[in-house]
Amino acid sequence: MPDTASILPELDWRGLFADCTDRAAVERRVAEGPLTLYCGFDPTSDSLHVGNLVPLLSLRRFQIAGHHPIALAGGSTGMIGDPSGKSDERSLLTPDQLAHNLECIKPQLERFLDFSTTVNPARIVNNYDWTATVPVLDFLRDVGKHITVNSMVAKDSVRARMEDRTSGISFTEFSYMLLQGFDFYHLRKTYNCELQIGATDQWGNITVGTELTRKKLGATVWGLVFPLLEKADGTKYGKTAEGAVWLDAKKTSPYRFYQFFMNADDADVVKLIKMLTFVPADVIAGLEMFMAEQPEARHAQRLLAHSMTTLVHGATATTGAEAATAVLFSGTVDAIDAISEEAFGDVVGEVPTSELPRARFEAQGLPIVDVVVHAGLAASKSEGRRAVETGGVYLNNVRVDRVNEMVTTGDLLFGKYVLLRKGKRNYAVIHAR
RNA sequence: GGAGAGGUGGCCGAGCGGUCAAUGGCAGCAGACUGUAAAUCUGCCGGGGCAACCCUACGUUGGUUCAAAUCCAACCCUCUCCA
Repeated sequence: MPDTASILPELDWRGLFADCTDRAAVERRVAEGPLTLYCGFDPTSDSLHVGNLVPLLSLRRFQIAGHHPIALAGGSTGMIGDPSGKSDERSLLTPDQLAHNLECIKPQLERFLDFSTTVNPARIVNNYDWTATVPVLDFLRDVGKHITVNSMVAKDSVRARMEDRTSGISFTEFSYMLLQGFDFYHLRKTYNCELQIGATDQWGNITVGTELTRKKLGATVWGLVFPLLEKADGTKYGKTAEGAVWLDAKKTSPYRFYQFFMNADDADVVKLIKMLTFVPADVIAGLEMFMAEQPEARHAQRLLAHSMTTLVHGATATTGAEAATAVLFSGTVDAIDAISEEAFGDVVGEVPTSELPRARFEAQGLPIVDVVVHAGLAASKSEGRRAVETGGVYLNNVRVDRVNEMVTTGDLLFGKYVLLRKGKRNYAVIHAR
């Protein structure tokens, strides 16, 4: 039997506890046995991203501790748009987009929870199912009447937007918290759900739910929030220049996903392992000691990248990403020369790979700049030329020092591959066929 | 509906008839130093061209002018105050 009370200490040491509506009460409650909790995920995109993992994995942590998790897909809340943490009014998604996003996100939610256990199986629900048919008048009378605008206006998410004169907040987004509060009430009534979890930016939305549930059902429910995933410098974690790091392999390849974590700052990596993985405390403690002695070994980053990629993409994909990493970052030109065609074949497909007809490399060949652009390492020829001029482009791991260098059949590895690199870690392969 | 302010490159923000592809900051990219780290320093940072140079861009559409992001007109949008 899992120890249902262990969840709070677990959240504590992992740095996942930020605040709770009544910590003492929740401690007593989990000591008594399993409770049902939920966390919502709005279908704002066709994939979840790294930032969603903290709440999603937290649901899983609760489940491991014996509790009953509910993952809520925000079919209706997604139609409105959560103003929390957003500085601008967002444009509404079309019903088609939402339906599509919902279909994409559901399997992702399912991947991290256990639906097959008979003891405390996870549930997945869609709030569209219980809000879509509620008449406006009923909603205004049964929900709106319980919550004062005074309290709504006081919420950080709203106040921030009211103070920002340039964007303001629409009534639509203003009412978002009522909808989410209604969810909590509904889940309490239907599934006896007693706890809602989320990131700190959800605090305002969660407390509307606890208040509404108390007023309508006379029942006490709680909210528990964890810190936002931030880097040591206070900026949001999980973003790259290209945007979010997605869980969908089609949007962020396993190799890129792996590399993203591999590049975590020393200052962040231990925190990330705690918050994002299931690696136990003693292993992390050992890792920290090792890190202090040999930071250059990047063991912590390696473990983080390995754990995350395995969690999200599975063992096979992780092996592929690791193999490609080992080959590409082995350092020397010799390593590339020494590699077998089979091993290099593993790299192809892991890093961004594009194709060109072999004939293009024959005779005088192709200008290096064109090849760089084709490989996607530069957005335009100007950019590609600049990259070469600054010495940032490597052909088969050898720096290219002439802008007008031509790539010919003689440069093809194994007679069919061109390995390109921009900077230290941006690789691409071109397959000549 | 009335009065005022404003819409500039990924973002913030200067410019207010030619010297503006547009100061500066942030973000980004590359180089040096490193550990595929951080910090720091240097360079780059609309597109095409080897280059001279050409094209596209300062909300939209027209106009004035040898010449406009800069002036004029209409329109669209945002914000503030008033009704």
